Amino acid sequence: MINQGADLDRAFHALADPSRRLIVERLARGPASVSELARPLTMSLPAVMQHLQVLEACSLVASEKAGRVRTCRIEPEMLRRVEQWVARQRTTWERRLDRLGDYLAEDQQEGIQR
Amino acid sequence: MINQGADLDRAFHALADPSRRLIVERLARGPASVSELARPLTMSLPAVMQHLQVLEACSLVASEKAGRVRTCRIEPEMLRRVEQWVARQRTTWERRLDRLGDYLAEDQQEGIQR
DNA sequence: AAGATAGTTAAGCATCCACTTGACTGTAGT
DNA sequence: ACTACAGTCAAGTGGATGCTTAACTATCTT
Repeated sequence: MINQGADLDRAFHALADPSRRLIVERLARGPASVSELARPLTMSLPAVMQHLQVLEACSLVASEKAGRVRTCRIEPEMLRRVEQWVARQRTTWERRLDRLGDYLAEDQQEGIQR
Repeated sequence: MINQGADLDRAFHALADPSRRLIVERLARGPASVSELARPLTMSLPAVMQHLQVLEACSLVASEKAGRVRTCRIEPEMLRRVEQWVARQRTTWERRLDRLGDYLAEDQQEGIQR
């Protein structure tokens, strides 16, 4: 529990790369092989492999090899954790704004009543 | 519209750093000065400044200077965009799983009917 | 068995990142 | 005026990142 942030470090970092996000977007539509993932990317196969390793290292993606083809798929749990962290900050902020709004409205009421 | 991904690149990269996430978590609870943000971080003030510049460059944070103190606050729009991208991938994946479940259930039905 | 396909490993390289220290600027309190 | 405070600018450094090419392995196809 102490270092649970390190997972988020890696996940956010993994998603900071447009090629890796493209891979995730593709995998969200269903499993795919390495070369299928590589096709839309303008880089060498080893480079794609390295991106996949980054995505696997932070559990955003999983893969198994059957014969000579490795099939990759989304691992939704980490996606959920990333989403939750972001949502938490946003809602914390928005709830605070609401309270502030209430306070100001109250204040205005008092002003009127005087 | 063409390069809207570059914003996400920067936002995800910004959030990949634990110190920067700590800053965002703090700001979600309300505006704060630079030194207030620096207090829990074990690094020099210029380092904190650089983190803030990263957060401002991708519009996750905004700030104004009044007198000698710069007050920083969350800029929720980019947080929303990050959240939406992640949510989109997750839901795309989950809807696909649902369809797959339906298909399998249907298949089982046919099997029974035969 | 020979060749094509799919992926993997290793090494090297340019660039970027997070941080530091030191010098400096503008504002506030006394 | 003068000292402290809050923040800023600039330059440098060590280590990580994203890519490349070349060589290699394992599996399918004919």
